[in-house]
Amino acid sequence: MTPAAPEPKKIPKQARAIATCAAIVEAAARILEEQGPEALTTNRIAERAGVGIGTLYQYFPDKHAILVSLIRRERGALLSELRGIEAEGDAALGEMIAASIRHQFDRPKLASALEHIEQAFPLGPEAAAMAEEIAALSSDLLGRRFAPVERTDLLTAVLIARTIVNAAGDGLLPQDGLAERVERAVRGYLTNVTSRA
Amino acid sequence: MTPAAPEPKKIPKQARAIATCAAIVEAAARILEEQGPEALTTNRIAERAGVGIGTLYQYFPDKHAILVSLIRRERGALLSELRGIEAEGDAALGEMIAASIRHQFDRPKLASALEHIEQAFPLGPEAAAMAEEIAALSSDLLGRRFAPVERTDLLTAVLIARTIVNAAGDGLLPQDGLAERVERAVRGYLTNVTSRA
DNA sequence: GCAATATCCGAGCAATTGCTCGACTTCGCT
DNA sequence: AGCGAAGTCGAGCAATTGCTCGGATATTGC
Repeated sequence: MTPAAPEPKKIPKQARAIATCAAIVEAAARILEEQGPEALTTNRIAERAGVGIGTLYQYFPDKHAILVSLIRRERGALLSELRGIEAEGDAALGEMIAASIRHQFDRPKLASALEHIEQAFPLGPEAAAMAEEIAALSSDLLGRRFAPVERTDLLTAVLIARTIVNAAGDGLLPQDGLAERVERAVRGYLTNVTSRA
Repeated sequence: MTPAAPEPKKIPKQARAIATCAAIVEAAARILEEQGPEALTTNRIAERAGVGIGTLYQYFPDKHAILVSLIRRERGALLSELRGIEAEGDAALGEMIAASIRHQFDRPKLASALEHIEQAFPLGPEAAAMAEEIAALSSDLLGRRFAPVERTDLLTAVLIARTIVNAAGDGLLPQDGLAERVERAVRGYLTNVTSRA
């Protein structure tokens, strides 16, 4: 019975426990940033968090869940920022791009690692759902600006934007003029979309 | 001494051994395609290749080297095709895109897995060098078509193209009209590059 | 102060990993 | 047929992995 706790095996009730939980997630993030996904072992996470391995398993059913929790933390931040922009009224392409860039460069290595780790082993429905929601929100915002464009093209544009930002975060592209570069790519793609065929 | 054999620990001399070597690399490819990078263990590779684990280590100094060998095989194919196009004379944007697409869709899962695996643990200088050469060749070809464009913008365009092709290979984007979509994105980005400021 | 509850701990287990090594088989040759 | 070199093999080792469990420690409500 108890089919499978969705995530934190046990919800912390004291402030200390909440901090412990956060420390574990943050430790995972740091290891990912500094040593890559290969080094992300449960023992190492616990050690880095300054916590016993047993404590870790008190709150997370398995290693997997820590990653999901981290992804939720990161994506959640971007998501709520995007929602704020959406609520602001009319579509602000520039603001959207700026938010994505800000999020990416806040912790570039982490953002990139998280992006890539998901395709290695699909991280469960929730992480995917958040990614989809970000994409949906972005393409909605985009759709208002560029009138009658197919959904697929909007998603492509979002993909292009994300890729350029990621590449800059990885250091493959210079980061000066990044926003302009992204905007140019998106505009270039979406503007030519109706003029063909 | 013997600082470190660059790759195959020992070069095979009989036809049988060459086949064994190839079988090992191909087994690694298949596992990557069907079960992802997590499942890629040396024992599993040997089993899948129908070969004893000892045999595997006769030709590859470590697990790492198998991956490098596989990457060389895959990237080498694309690279020589691109070089052929370059030699053909004037720049053929369409052909270049077509070649990349063909290569990607030949074994979509594999191409995508290989792309992502490299950022997990940097796979040595050779693999990186081949990636760079592909990028360089592509952007050269592109540079001829689109006259006075900065190198960074050419690289960005190549990145955009590769991303769209990869996304389609992963099933995130439909593959009908892929070539047009890629061409539109590249053209859209590079055309607007000079018209601004 | 004290019990009940919440939190933390880390030795250690079962499983898996990358890899070694010495014994066996097949090949190419005369 | 016979011999050395090339090739193959898989039991098993040292290390590491994800994770459990029973007991120690801290915090709370009284």
